[in-house]
Amino acid sequence: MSLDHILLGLLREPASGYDLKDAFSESVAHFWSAELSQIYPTLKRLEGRGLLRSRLVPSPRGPDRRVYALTDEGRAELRRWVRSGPEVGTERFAYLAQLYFMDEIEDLRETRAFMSDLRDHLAGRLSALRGIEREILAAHGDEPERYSDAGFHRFATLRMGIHSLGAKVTWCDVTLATIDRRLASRPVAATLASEESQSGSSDPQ
Amino acid sequence: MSLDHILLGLLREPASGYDLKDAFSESVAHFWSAELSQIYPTLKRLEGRGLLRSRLVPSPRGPDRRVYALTDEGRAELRRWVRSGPEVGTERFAYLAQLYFMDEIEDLRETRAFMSDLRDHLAGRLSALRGIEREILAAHGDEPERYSDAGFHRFATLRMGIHSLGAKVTWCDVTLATIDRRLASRPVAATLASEESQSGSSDPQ
DNA sequence: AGTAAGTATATCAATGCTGGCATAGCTGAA
DNA sequence: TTCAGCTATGCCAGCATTGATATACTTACT
Repeated sequence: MSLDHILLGLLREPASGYDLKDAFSESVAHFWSAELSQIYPTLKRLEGRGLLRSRLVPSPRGPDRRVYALTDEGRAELRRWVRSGPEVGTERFAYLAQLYFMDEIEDLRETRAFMSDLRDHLAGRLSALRGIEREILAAHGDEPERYSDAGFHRFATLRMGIHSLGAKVTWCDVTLATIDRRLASRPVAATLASEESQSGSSDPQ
Repeated sequence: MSLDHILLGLLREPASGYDLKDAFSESVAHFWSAELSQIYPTLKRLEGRGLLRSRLVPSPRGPDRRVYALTDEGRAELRRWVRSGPEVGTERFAYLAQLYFMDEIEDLRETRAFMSDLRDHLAGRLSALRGIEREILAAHGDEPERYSDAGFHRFATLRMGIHSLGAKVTWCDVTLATIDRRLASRPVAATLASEESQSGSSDPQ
């Protein structure tokens, strides 16, 4: 039910569904995302439960906007949620599943290419977050203990992304180095025979 | 569609739905999870698509087991998937959303308690993974470049969990330290007046 | 004999989420 | 003028995921 609560949080400032889509990209993108086709029905449901209230507002460009605002019940529910203790669901990494089963492909150079792609992708995301961090530090100083409450909480979530992505990039590098050592010890495309002679002695399964 | 492919991967050894539930806990739990009520219909669908084949096998204890095995098409699909490049979906962290909106609660001591809970939880998961790592190192040596292909790939995914969780625990510690400095500079329950006098000058929003 | 616990498959309702599609107005460039 | 692109809401099919529930057989303890 997290999307419900994220919408309640974002709606501390009144906004339309369309606005909220943009709010996702700008503020919470590094820990949540949602499509318009999910946002609209969720807003409707939250209004049905009395947590939001909406009104139609004529738009300067385009059709009327349905602008949602938090009700007292909505604010109470948001406060209840943030106080209910950390929600730690199962993390899901499809790319780890791919890597896990990649022993199916006999050629380790494919694993290498995979890890290299992954490294590039993660490093790109990391440098985007670091860019946002630089902007915040430039605008508000490098002492987050002095930020406003909202600023401090936002900065903290950003730092989690940076820590986590940094560790993943490091992991890619370590793994790539290990792969290169493996490749060096069986230089060319290994024959089936040499594969089997190596796997007998040290199989961690 | 990742669950489809994870089941294909696990079914390189024939197994029943019930077996697969256990296989999840034992091998891929740190990057994916699934309930029986999701596994059964997915297996049926994969059989319908010709990627799996099943047969009923009498069980020594309990009712008959429907044991699934990979078909040639299933194996081809698995290989296609692992080669299709890293699938990097949006990561979702409900607890970061809670933290992001926790400025709604005026008392930073609640944020502190939240982060402390989170730290405990993550540290627990980390030490579980480190335990598995120790077992592997003890059984197969500390040179993963010498492991079998399957062992190497499995070890790599485990290491990613350890890197990532380690970074998150560090982030919790850094954030807790920053919170303590914030609390030290406004020692007791801050009045509304002092809250407002601090937030005007350095609001990163 | 009864009952708890484990093995095993299966269905249902409810919600989550994506991608495609429809509708419709407005703006600016070719 | 036409067409692309943006603003804006909304529906739908289909799959993902969870939690609850039903059925039924076996073993082991009471």
